[in-house]
Amino acid sequence: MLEVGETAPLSPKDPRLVGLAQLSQDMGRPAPDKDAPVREVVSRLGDNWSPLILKVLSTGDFRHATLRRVVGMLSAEGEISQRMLTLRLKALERDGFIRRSVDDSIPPRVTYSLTPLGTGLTAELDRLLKWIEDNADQVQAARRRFTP
Amino acid sequence: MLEVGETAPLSPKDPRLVGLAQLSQDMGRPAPDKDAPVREVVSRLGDNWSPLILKVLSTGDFRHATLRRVVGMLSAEGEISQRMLTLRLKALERDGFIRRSVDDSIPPRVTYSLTPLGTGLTAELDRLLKWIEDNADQVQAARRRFTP
DNA sequence: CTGTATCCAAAATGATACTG
DNA sequence: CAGTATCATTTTGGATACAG
Repeated sequence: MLEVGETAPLSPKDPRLVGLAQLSQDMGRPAPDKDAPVREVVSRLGDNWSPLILKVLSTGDFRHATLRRVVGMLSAEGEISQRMLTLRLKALERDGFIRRSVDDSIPPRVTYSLTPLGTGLTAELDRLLKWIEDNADQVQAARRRFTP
Repeated sequence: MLEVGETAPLSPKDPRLVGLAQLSQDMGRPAPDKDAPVREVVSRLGDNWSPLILKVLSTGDFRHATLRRVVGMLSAEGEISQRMLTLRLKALERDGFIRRSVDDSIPPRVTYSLTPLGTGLTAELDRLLKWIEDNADQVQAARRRFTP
C-alpha cells in the first residue's frame, strides 16, 4: 500500500495553500455560500446577454422594445428572446445595477437605465473587455497552436 | 396607424447610437462572430469553475488530482467532477491561459501552471473580483430592497 | 407596449465505469 | 495517476400564446 503520487500530500504547510486562504474568503465564507455576490455577479457577467445589456445602457436610457432590438443587433447570438431580456433585466435590477422606471401613461412607458452602481460595474467590465481585446491575438494564436 | 411608443424610432441620428458603434466593434465585427475571443473568454469566466481554477493556479503549480481537491474545497458548489475539471482545463489550455506539462515517469505526472497570458488574465480578473467584493454590501442592500 | 405563463429543445454538469 | 466514454439530470434558453 504505497502512497503513489499526490494521493496523500497537501499538508497544511504547503506554501501554495497560504495564498489560497484569502481566496477562500472572497468566494464566500465558510464556502457553501451560494448567494455570495462575488460568485453570482461574476456568473451573471458570464452569460451571453448581461454584459451586452449593461454596455448598451451605458450609452443611454432605453425602453424595453428598443433595448431588445439594439441588443439583438449587436449580439452574435441573434435576437434575444423577450423572455431572456426580461429575465436578465430583472436580475440586474435585483442586484441594483439597473433601474426600472414606469410612467403612468397608456400604454405604460418603461425605461431602463444604469444606476451609479451599474455604471461602476460597467466600467470594471470595460477594463476586462479591453484587456481581452488587447490580447485577442495571443488567444487566437494559442488556439491555432493547440492540438487536442 | 399611429406610431405608438418606440415601434418606429431609433433613427440614425439617435445620439445613443454613436456610443454603440464602438461597442459593435468590440463584441465581434460584422456581429455574428461567434469565435470572437472577447465573447468566448468572458463566457468562460462566467462559468463556475474557470475563475477558481485560474486563481488556484495563480498560487502555484498543481497536478490534476490535487487541483481537483483544492478547487473542490474552495467552491460553493462542492466537488468539481473529474470530467468538468478536464473540460475546463482543456479550454483554458486551448486559449493559452494555462500550460500542461507531462513528465515521462510511470505513472505519468501531469502538472498545470499559468502561462504569462494566464497570469495577465488572472490579474484582470482579480480587479473585477475586488470591485465586486468592495461593492458586495450595496448589492446585498439592493437585493433586500428589491420587491418582485 | 411590457410583460407573464407554458411547453419544449438544447446545453451544461454530474455519476459512474473503464483505459493506458 | 490522468484521463475518456456514456448515461442521467439539471439548467438554460427559445417559441408561442396570452394579459394588463
